[in-house]
Amino acid sequence: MSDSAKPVDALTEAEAADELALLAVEIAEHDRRYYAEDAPIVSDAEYDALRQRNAAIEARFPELIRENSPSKSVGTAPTGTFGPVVHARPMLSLDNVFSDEEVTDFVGSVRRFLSLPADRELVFTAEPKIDGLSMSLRYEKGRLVTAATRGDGTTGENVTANIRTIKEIPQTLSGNVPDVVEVRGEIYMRRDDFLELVKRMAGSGQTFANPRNSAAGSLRQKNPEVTRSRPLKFFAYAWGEVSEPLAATQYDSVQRFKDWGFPVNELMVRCHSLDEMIAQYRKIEAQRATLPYDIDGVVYKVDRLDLQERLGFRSRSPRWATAHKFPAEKATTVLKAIDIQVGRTGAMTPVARLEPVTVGGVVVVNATLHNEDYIRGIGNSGQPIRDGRDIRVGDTVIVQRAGDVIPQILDIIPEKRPADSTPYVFPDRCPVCDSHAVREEGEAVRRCTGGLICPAQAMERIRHFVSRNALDIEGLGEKQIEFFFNQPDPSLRIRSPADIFTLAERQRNSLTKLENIDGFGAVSVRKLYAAIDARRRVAFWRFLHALGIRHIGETNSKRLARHFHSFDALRRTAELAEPPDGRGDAGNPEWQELVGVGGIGAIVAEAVVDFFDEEHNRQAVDDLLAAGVTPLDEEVAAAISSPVAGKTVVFTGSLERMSRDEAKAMAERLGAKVAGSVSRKTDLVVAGPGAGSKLKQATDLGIEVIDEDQWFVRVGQG
DNA sequence: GTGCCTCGAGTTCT
DNA sequence: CTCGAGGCAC
Repeated sequence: MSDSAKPVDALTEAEAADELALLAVEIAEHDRRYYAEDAPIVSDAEYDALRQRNAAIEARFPELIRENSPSKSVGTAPTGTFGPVVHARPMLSLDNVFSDEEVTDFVGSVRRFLSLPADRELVFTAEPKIDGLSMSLRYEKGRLVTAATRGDGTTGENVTANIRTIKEIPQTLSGNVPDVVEVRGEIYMRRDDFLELVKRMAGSGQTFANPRNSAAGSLRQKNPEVTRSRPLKFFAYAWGEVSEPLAATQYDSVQRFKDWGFPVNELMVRCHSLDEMIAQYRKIEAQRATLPYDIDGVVYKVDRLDLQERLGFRSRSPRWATAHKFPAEKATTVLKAIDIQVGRTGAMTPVARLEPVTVGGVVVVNATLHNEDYIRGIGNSGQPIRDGRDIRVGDTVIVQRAGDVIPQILDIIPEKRPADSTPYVFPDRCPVCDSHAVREEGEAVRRCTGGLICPAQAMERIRHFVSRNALDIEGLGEKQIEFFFNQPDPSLRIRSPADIFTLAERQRNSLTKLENIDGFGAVSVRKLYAAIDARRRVAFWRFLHALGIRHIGETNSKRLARHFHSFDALRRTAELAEPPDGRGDAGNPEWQELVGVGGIGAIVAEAVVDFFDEEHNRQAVDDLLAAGVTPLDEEVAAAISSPVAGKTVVFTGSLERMSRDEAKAMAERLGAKVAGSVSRKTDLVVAGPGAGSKLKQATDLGIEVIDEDQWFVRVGQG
């Protein structure tokens, strides 16, 4: 491998061709070691970097893409450890409630939505909420084909090999089973099995905090034999895609899972009234300690599936179900100090430093204190907290993990307050840059006014710029950003987003080489440059999001990108737009266009206009463009990164979800070539019902054949 | 004007 | 995950 990796932009065509040839051989060799010998000699991260480098060079020199290019075997490569699986139906989470009143509200809102009067019966199921990991098991013609974790709800991880080692999960289903069925449920570990595992693994150096974490860790093993040795169990309680309805009700659907051989929870019951639901909750709560597995609440679901369908979904959860959670575990500890963190917008957030304490199996040392008012004990959003008691350094405090994740301070114990304690005074100056910190009328946060003068804000801005939903540059974590930010040598310094993209260029002419500095080797430097180069061409919405304009996060960036198509168009409109003057006019046409974008109102639009009004913002954007960053229209960006880019696709048979023209346009938009007939050059055949000779030819040539639904899944629109 | 619902920006720990 | 706040339908 070449040690002196040049930035991709600096490669000549001949050098690029040479490197592509080398990379093809190198990656093929790693693939062979990984798959055939199960003995890789590079880490996954190093392997990924090679593939990224290959992709970056190919993006710049598409005419050099080799017949044996590694990018043509994307489907088989390990991405991270487990491959991605796009769920045929998203795996949503459940809304949470904590009190009887909220359960009443939930039932009321279901009735209201269905226009169901109070005297008409409405049946719910109630079952314990298992504290484990949700899992989607896809069976086709009765055979287990894929097991996937929830992931972000849309895309999960493929853990099929590990799931196959779990005895409780059937490999094949017998009896009356739909052609396609995705059985969903919870993987968990029993408490007694967990304790035995802890005993068995004592001295192995591995730690097991609780059954849930152990189940998660056991599932993410690279070697399925390790998973096999772990006592994992399963309960089925839901489903994703099904080729035919399972039953008329939730309850009966789960009974079918039982018939097929899945374990189902025996504590699930039907409730015919609100009172019965709450009674069932109390009953399960009372049994909690004696159950062999951990649970964290009770789940209620509307029983009739036709009603579930009418109720439908909100963005992240169904309207027909909710989880009634048990109160979170609490602990007391001492507040040692209150520190102030400064975010990228200047927001000053107080953080509690605590005497270490175990809450819910995890040691907590930090907790957010939200804002000034929270410390002073002023209730916000109508939630009276602590009866007006303030929080002071030295106080003994009650800590819980909200949603069992984020630690928060609920209250203090007044009797234990030291006699000499004084109220906490929230600073009116930034602890980092000493600028004034002001609180806007009606806002809860106090902000540092230092802007980019403030190192904390400048660094946080870069951190946001490279973060996963923005430019997504790997290898620039908090530590690295701080390092580059504080470099005295100009050839090593990163103080603005544009500096990231000029780093390699500045380094080339410098004697202070990054690779000679402790912590950076030649390999990691090469990987960093490759990661940066790979993002010079970036989707417009990511670029927009990365700029950090107020109110412009991921969703609003996508909305604006979809409307304007190019960054130039948005910028031109924003620079010309004039908001209404407040005396009856409605703003000029450019303003009208901005607020006409769905989901963008006056306040968000004004934030965009204000951003481009600022000279230093325009300069920062120009610097980025000058440094070679190119925001791409959505469709062009999709074509570069799509899984079918550069492939030759043939559609055959009758298509049901789209016309042939539509299919062709879609494939081309995603960077694929569409051919009329199958030949050795064909990479993929999409076959509908009635496919004939082309299908046979494809099978003869060993070309991959998928159906229309799989095509949609493949291109991420499943 | 009110009351959803969604979004952005903040947060922890493994 | 939680909070505050913006957008929009009523």
